[in-house]
Amino acid sequence: MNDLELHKLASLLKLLGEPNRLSLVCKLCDCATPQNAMCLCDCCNVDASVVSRHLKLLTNEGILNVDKKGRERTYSLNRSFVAHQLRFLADKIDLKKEYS
Amino acid sequence: MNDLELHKLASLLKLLGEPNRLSLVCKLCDCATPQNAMCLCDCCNVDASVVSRHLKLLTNEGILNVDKKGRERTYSLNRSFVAHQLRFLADKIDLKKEYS
DNA sequence: ATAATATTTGCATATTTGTGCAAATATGCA
DNA sequence: TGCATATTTGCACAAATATGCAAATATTAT
Repeated sequence: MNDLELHKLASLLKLLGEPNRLSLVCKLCDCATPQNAMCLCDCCNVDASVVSRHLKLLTNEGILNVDKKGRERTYSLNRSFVAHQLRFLADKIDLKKEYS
Repeated sequence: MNDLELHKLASLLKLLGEPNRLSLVCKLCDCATPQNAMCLCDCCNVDASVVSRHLKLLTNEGILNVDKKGRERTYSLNRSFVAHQLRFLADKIDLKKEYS
């Protein structure tokens, strides 16, 4: 893993490492259909503007996909991307190697 | 996943989400034997005191194991714990469910 | 056109966080 | 005992971050 990859992975983990953002992601985990921001507000006790900003960060990172529908935007989780990144690190960690 | 579990997972991800800390973890990934702090200093360009603090945080979270040996401490990665946590979230994310 | 709904943005702010340096502490060695 | 090495801690500080509120924007509905 080079420096760029490391930083990219770090910023993904950092984004997931904020409780309200992780709540949003987990909420979307359980949703088969895209959800709008108003609906997502329910899972964390913060102002709608805060949710909006978190969703934007998650989207910029590629964690969420957003779909503009009229005056609302619906978000869905980019499942394959996020799961792949997490497993990539997990595999690096515990697929043991023989060298020191 | 309840609120407590979510916060615990979030703090793990947050800790891994800082580039220097992730470097330390990755360095330990590739080491078959425990490493002391001086050696670990090499992988990130910061003061030894900073490395010390990062190692402490990672240890408190259960990410690293520490072993006191004379005047040095050797650190090793708690591979099974970290990998398990990452896969737990990955599985939650992409083992798709049927409900909405 | 006007009102209602959904979302974003500007601003202010309190808190957290990463960092370096110097001093303190702990331990091993001559 | 005195010195070297390894690590931690106290302090200060700049930057990043999460947040709320109010205003702005966009879109739909009446």
